[in-house]
Amino acid sequence: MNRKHWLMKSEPYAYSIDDLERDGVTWWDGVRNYAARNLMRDRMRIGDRVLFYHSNARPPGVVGIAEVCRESYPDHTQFDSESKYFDPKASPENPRWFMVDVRFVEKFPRMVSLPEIRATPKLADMVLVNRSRLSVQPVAPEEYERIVAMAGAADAEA
DNA sequence: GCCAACGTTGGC
DNA sequence: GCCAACGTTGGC
Repeated sequence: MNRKHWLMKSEPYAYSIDDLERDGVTWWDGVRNYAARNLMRDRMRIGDRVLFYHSNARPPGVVGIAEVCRESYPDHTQFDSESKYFDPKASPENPRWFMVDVRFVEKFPRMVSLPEIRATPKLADMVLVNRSRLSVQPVAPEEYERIVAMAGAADAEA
C-alpha cells in the first residue's frame, strides 16, 4: 500500500488528541494557509497516516496518530459569517478553503516532544524543525517510523 | 507576554 | 510583479 505520512498541528485547548479519541472522526476545519490547503486538497488520500501534534503546549509535541478517512471537500466555515474562519471572498460556487476528515487511530503511551525531536539528528530534516509555521506538512516514512518508535507505540502500520 | 519567522495583502 | 506593511503562528 502506498500510504503517505503527514503531521497536523492543533492547539490542545482548541482540539486535542483526547477530543479526537472521544469523537472518533473529525473534520479539519480552519486551515487558512495556501501551502497547507494544497496538501490537503491535492495530496492527502484515504488511509494516509497523520501524526497528531499539539502546538502551543508545554511542551509541544506529537501525541498520537490519526488517519485520513475522507478526502478533500470545501471547509464550510469559510461561508459562515459568524465563524472566525469566514472568508468573504469565498462562495459555495467558488470555495477557496478545503479540509479532510481524520479518524482516531491511537494515542501514544508518551508524547514525543519538540525538544526531543530537535535533539534527534535523524529528524533534523523534518519540516516541523525547518518550517515551523506550516500546520499541515509531509513527513518522510522513516521519520514517521522513528517517531512512533520513540513514543513506545505499537507499529501503527502493522 | 514577547517576538522572530514568515505568510498575506494591497498600493504602485 | 515588487515589496512594505501588516497579521499570524507558535516556541519560549
